Amino acid sequence: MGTTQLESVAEPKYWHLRTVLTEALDSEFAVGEILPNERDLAARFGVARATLRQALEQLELEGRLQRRRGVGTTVAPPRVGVAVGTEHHAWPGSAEDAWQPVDSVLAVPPAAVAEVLGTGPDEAVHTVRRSRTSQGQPVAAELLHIPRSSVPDLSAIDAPSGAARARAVLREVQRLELEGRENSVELGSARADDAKELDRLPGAPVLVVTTRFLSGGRVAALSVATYRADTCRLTFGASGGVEIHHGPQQRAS
Amino acid sequence: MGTTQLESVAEPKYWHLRTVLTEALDSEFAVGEILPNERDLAARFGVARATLRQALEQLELEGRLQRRRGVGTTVAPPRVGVAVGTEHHAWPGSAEDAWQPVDSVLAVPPAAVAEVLGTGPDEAVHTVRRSRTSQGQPVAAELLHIPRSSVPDLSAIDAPSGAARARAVLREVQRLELEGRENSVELGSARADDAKELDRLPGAPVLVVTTRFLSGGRVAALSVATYRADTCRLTFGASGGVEIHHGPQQRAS
DNA sequence: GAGTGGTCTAGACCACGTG
DNA sequence: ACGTGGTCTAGACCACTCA
Repeated sequence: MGTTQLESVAEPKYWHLRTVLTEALDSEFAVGEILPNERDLAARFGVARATLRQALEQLELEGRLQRRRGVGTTVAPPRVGVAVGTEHHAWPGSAEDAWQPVDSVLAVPPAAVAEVLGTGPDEAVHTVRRSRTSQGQPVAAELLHIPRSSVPDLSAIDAPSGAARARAVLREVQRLELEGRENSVELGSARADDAKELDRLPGAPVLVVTTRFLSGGRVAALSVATYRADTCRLTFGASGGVEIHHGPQQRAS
Repeated sequence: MGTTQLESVAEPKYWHLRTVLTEALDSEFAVGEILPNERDLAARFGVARATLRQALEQLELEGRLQRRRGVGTTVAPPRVGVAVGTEHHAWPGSAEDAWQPVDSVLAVPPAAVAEVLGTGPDEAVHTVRRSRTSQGQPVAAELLHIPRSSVPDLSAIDAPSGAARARAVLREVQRLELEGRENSVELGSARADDAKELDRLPGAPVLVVTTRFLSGGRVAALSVATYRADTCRLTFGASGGVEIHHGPQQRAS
């Protein structure tokens, strides 16, 4: 024996709580059901509220719970699958699924964006704001950066801003030949403006999808889209030519 | 005046702290540098340690900081780009980049996995464990589930387990014709075993990449890979036929 | 053993949604 | 007005790393 190892080697309370609650959610609760409030739950499990909250936080991160201030904690539905890089094999705005243009302005992008686009550090680019909903809920907010050189014919445009201008910019960009796209996904936290659009608090976890649109051997546009990490599962199309049907979203409980 | 609105409408302290620290990291700290300890930092900013920790947690989530118990908090390097769905346009184990087979056992998978594979609820499948490192650091742990029906000729195998057996299974699966793959990405938290392999604490945020391998009109294998969310940026190949060279990973600071 | 981050407590007050 | 989750405090102790 020597090191007699107890089964749990001092598992943190919040982690054990998470496990217990997960099992309870699987077996005893229906989607949408309201849980007891945090103070009651904490008392029931004999822990401080902060500890209970740590467990709930985990479960919300995993998409099992949804918490809303002033309302309560409810059991979340399974994550919704959101297609990325498939719905528009072409330029943004083409077949026009998913994304809703909000507005467009001419602005100097962050340094990181400018570097990818190859524009000068003080050079303004078209910045199209779009939003995406799924099943009535907002799931993503996007900033689409397009250098002026990508849309040279966009000079005499009537709308100074707003959705009309956004659509005009998207219309112009479609005239370019799209050679390819590159996606990357990373974890981030929602900034204040994104958070508001996604109906979350600042700092909420988001999946940041960065897409480079390639045309003429260079990056003709750059999209930075932030998806709600708690409610979304991003799906990427098959890399082969075969498209597969696999029924509605399901998840074994 | 009526509702005289101050500029910050009561921004939470931890969020403001996060902003201040972000700027400090951008301008005054080098990668790898050690920050003052949490108690000192909290005192310096005039907040409780818990509040300071909330800000640090955010920054760690965003990949800006790295915290290690007993050691300290250091400035993290930029996230490393990790190719997904490109390094093996073929079956796992083919060109053999990235993934290291660890072992393989015959076990009954979780219900959710069984459902996708179309196997019975008590049917055992080959479960290959693999790990992936990048720049000397572990970045991902994978469980590759392969129904016995996908590798029918794998009966008289010598190795009962271990890396040798894992390689044998991967060798067999390559004989199938790969028709396509489907990836999905979602946020999760590391379970105890994954956490240990990734050198993180249980509950650490991870990006869960689920890949369906399609052959013969059905799912011939299912991979569930968990990537460290703090250190990884997942990259997906261009969906067009064009492959683009874009130099080594870079990010504007 | 000294110093670090990780966990936990028992309170308090605030912001928000709903009746 | 009330009940909810969100923020914040000032402590305590634990687990880990390293000299």
